[in-house]
Amino acid sequence: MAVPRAARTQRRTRIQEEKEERILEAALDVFSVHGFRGSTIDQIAEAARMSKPNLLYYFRTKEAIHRQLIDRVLSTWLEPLQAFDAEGSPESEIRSYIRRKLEMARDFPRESRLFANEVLQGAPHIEDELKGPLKELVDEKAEVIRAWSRAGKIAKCDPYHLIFSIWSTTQHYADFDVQVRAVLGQEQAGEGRFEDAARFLEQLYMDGLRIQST
Amino acid sequence: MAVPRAARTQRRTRIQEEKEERILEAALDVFSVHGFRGSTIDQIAEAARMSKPNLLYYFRTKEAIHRQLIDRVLSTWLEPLQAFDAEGSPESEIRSYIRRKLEMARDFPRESRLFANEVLQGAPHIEDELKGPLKELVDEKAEVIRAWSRAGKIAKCDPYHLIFSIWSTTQHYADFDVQVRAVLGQEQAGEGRFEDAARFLEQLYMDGLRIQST
DNA sequence: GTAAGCTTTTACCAATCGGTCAAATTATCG
DNA sequence: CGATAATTTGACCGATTGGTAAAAGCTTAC
Repeated sequence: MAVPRAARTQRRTRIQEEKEERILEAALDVFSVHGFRGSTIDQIAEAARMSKPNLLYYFRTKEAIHRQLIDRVLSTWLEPLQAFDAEGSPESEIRSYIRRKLEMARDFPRESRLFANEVLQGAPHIEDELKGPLKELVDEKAEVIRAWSRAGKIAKCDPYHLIFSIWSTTQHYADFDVQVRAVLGQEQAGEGRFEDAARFLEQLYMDGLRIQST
Repeated sequence: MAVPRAARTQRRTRIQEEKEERILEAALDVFSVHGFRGSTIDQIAEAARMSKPNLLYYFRTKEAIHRQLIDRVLSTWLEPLQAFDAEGSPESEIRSYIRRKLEMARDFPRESRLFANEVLQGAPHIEDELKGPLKELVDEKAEVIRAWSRAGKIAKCDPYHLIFSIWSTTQHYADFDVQVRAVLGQEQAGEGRFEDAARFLEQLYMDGLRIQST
């Protein structure tokens, strides 16, 4: 008899690695569009081009797939904020944070929607991550911003709401892509919209925070 | 034999009015949390405190409930943008638009999440509304903003991305409420967060658009 | 009151859901 | 090669899904 999951903790075959990758890739496709409850194992199995029992050989439950997906994507998702550096200048740090977040919205929209779906539906599976690692990271970076504020490098403002506003404006282009495209219309909805967004947002935050451009 | 839906088009009894209201109210609760696919008729029926067949007597299908809910909520949802007045001053119009949108995020979070869920999942049920009425309204208001820009009343900026950014920042407080609360922590997550947000956003947009406060 | 129509319920349906099982198949290693 | 372990499959399970049929219960207008 096969002992797949016990074996996997010790060493993973090429096949295991390959199939798990395919499953997670397919699951990202499905979960990011329909959310956890709206997605079915059959959908994921079909997207991964394998039978349902075969998929369940690698992941015991639907939740197991979802959890691993979340875990894997979360760290990538926080990277831009991690990179936010107290030593840098407010201008370059905020500019590049906006750019990075917009690039992620452009290049990894599924990851963005995966989280958006999860949070929107009450974050039943990632509450701990939000209250733990995420809060700590934001607290830390908020302190950096507050220091800039006090030093007169940027306008006085609530650092938390500043971070929220950058999150929401940038992720908007991934999460609400359909709406953005619909409103912009065929002509303006090309890839150039990310450049336009970057230009607008950088200007908004530079002037809004009264940061002198160098 | 009963002919409920035909009769309803002619005149609605007190009971019909009452029950349909209860169903839509319950459906808003359920759909706004789980999205269309993630919600079940049973859930809605239970929330509406009636049996499933009884619910299906008033709405033939799950989609019928969802559609009516969307239709009803959409106009309310667009009201703040409708109120955006070309004759007013940029300062008062943008200020009050932000306030109104934040008030809606605070007072009608379910409505916001209903749309967020729908759009996030590809807007399969409201594509027409987005490409039609919504786009037209935004086009119209974008022209107002562009005129202000040209007249030197506000900084030059892309009016579409300005509108997107106001949408995303304000709705963020409804759609990602769990995240906002988690990050702010127990102490700061009270109702005061909406006042803090309003203060931050008004400052950001006034300075970001170089609008002189009067 | 009573008859007509409106509302509600009980019982049910086929399809789909997440997941299991044992057997068949394939890969790996000596 | 042969044996052992890893992988894949088809058949199946009970629960839940969206939805129906028909009869019972209730309102309302005459």
